Amino acid sequence: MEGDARAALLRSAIGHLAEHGLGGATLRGIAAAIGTSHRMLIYHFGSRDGLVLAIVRSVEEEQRAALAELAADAGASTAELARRMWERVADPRLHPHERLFFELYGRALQGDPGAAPMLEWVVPTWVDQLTTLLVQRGLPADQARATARLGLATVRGLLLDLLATGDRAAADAAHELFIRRVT
Amino acid sequence: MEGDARAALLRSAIGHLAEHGLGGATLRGIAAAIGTSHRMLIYHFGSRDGLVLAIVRSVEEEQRAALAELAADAGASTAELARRMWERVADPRLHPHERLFFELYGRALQGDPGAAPMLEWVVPTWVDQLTTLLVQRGLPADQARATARLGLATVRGLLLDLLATGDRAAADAAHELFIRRVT
DNA sequence: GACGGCCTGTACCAAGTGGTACATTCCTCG
DNA sequence: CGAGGAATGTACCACTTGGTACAGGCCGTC
Repeated sequence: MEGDARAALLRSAIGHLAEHGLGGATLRGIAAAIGTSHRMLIYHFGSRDGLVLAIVRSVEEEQRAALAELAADAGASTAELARRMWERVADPRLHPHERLFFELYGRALQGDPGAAPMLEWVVPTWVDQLTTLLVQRGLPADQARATARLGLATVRGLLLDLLATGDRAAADAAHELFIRRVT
Repeated sequence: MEGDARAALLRSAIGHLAEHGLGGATLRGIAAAIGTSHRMLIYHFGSRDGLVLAIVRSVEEEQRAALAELAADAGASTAELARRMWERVADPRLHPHERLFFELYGRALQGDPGAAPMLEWVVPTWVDQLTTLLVQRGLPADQARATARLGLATVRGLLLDLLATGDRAAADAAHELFIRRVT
């Protein structure tokens, strides 16, 4: 296999950075934490930005997989779909990854060379896919698109809330209100 | 006046960091960009984290002011209120500040010592204030709270979308949909 | 066994980094 | 004027950073 060691390294690095933040992390710090040397990170990822880029790519793949899984629920109603999406995303086990996601998002918005590429897919991938799902459920195309965009924004906004406050009940209530009003 | 030079320095620093990102910024880099020496930043803010903390505090004040201004529109309907809030926030002139806000938010979620304190106010300040406004407009307390939370999340989520895509029309449409369905 | 990819450890480097010590200027108040 | 504190400049420091050079180790193929 080709990128075997590399893939394992990447997974470990993401695991560590999800818990400790990419912020002030140094190659040496990361390497020590995951049991390798900073030399290896440079070897496999070329540079620090290369590592960040690899992480961003991995996050993208993860999201694409989640999206595909969502699409597989062909029989579910719109409300069920929304509820399932929220439940998945509100799961505390995913919080570290999500924190990392938002940290990357923030850096991407500021032009960080490693993170910036994600701006091209963070929104459209989801909006396109959700739009398709909504059209399948009978919504006219333009309304489906606006609804998809609104739903994505809501989930992300509420997740931001949840990650900051930890108040799951409140976030759930707000999301339930969204489902009742919008779907 | 006491913190006169300090306040001016802080304003300049925020202006610069909003455009260039706090990410890889160094004290020397910031200082050079705003026409001072890194020595001065240390003098006035104690340390790099002290500077970040001062920025976070300043962002908090800004948001409190915006919130107060919103509350001043006592006569407006809920829909008008929501529309006004979105229009203010979607103004491109605020985008640099907002990018900085989200970068700080992301770092705060990861435990950055300078940014972390903002987690205590990013959500509750707004939710409390918006809840009050909604109660004034006749909503029962618990429903007002959920609606406030949902509205805040929506605005932030859509802003995240807008900052990433730049697609103002799409974001506007989604927000308009929100207003029709939720208010 | 010799070769040739991959992978990895050691040692090193120049270029910064945040932070400090000390001297100096500036401004205000008596 | 003169004293004294706030503000600023210069020079420095120890340390860390990302990145590189080089020498090997491992391991399957001929």
